Amino acid sequence: MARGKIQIKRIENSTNRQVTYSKRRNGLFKKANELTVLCDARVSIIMFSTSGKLHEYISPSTTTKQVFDQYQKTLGVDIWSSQYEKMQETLKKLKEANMNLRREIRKRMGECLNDMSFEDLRGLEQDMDTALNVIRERKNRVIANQIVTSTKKLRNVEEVHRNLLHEYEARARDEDPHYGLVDNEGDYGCVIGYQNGGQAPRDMFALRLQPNHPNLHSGAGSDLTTYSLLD
Amino acid sequence: MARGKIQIKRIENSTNRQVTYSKRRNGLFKKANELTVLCDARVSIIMFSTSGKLHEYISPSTTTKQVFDQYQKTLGVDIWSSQYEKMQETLKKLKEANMNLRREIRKRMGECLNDMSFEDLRGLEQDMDTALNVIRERKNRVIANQIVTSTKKLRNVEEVHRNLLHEYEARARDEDPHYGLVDNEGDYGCVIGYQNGGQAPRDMFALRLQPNHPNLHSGAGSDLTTYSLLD
DNA sequence: AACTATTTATAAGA
DNA sequence: TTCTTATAAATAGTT
Repeated sequence: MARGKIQIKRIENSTNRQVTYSKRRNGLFKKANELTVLCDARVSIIMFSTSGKLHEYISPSTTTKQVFDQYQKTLGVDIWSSQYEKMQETLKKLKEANMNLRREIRKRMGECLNDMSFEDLRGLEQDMDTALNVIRERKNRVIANQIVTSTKKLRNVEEVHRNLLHEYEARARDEDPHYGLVDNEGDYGCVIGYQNGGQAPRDMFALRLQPNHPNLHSGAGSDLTTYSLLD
Repeated sequence: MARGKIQIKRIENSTNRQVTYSKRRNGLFKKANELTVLCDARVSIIMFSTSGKLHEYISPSTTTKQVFDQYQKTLGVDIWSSQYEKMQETLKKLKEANMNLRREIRKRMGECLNDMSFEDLRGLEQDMDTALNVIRERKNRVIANQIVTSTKKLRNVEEVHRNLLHEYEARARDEDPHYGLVDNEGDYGCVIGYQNGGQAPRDMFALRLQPNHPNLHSGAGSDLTTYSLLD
């Protein structure tokens, strides 16, 4: 528009094109800003150069997001609807599935039975009866395995104790034969250290059955196969 | 910019403002288009007038959605991320809740019991035992109410039948006293029309207990209160 | 919407 | 890139 008229067609010289892009971009943004001020309008300009570089003008009073949102709102249809809709659909389905699951659980807890027919109720009853038997069996197996585990541990301790006792007696005999007939009432200062070998197993077993014993507690959460290995 | 310089500030005269908006908008779009052609660029202009009217320019080679998408991509962060993230968060939570609900149900069906402690199993067993009793009770009440309903209906039918019979006998007596002693074995062509008054009730009751009888079926789905009204 | 005096934008050159 | 400047284009005020 100066020093000679130009044709409005692609500028082939790359440098020229770049320069013109820069100059005209400034001009465009200036005009946009004047329009914003003079006419109290909101303008959003987004442009990409050939090389993919982004330049943006947005009226001071607003944001690009606001303009986008209002653009969609004005056009009536969300141009991102396909992406959004999919998500919304999934969300809806999940909520529904969730609700059904909750209702199922409530039924199995004896609530919300009003809308069930006799046949449904009978089916549910049989289902739950079967499940209850499975649970009872499982419960019994778990407690039985706990007892077995405890007994095993106890036997190990007993054996350790007996071995220590024998060793002690053997040594006592070697050092001083007169002490060979000493009975079991002494405190041997052994690691476990209970008072009399005969009573200890049952005492210890009782102790081990206390629910706040750490070993037992962690044992309760493990799988059956773990216990099986002990047998 | 002609016939006198103007200050770049809001045009107070509404008509002038409107005219200027229109003129400059055209100018802006023309410049945008020149830029598009000359520099091989992509330009999107969206503008709203004071009155909220939307005007848009988009380079011929592209679409507004493409520009928006590339805008987001170029900026690296999705400007709708907050909404998107919220949705995604909700989705995740729902999925998790769903999984937990399913596991809960599976436990109540006697599956997936391996990771449960003795205490948990005992709690579940008691829960289910209680629920099972509630369900049994409910089942029994439903069937009891069905029986009551059937009995009521039966009695009504019996009464109608008796009344018809009396009426018939009365009429027979009136018309011809010799027929007054006729017994109940005749077919009276009554609406219900079973053969002998004494046996019919139990037969009918048995018939009514067939699960494919329409009345009974609809009755099974209704609430207890419905039955209560019949007592 | 058309006109036009003037301002503004800008192409080409430095 | 930026500055300069001759000239094209845009447009404010008017008709």
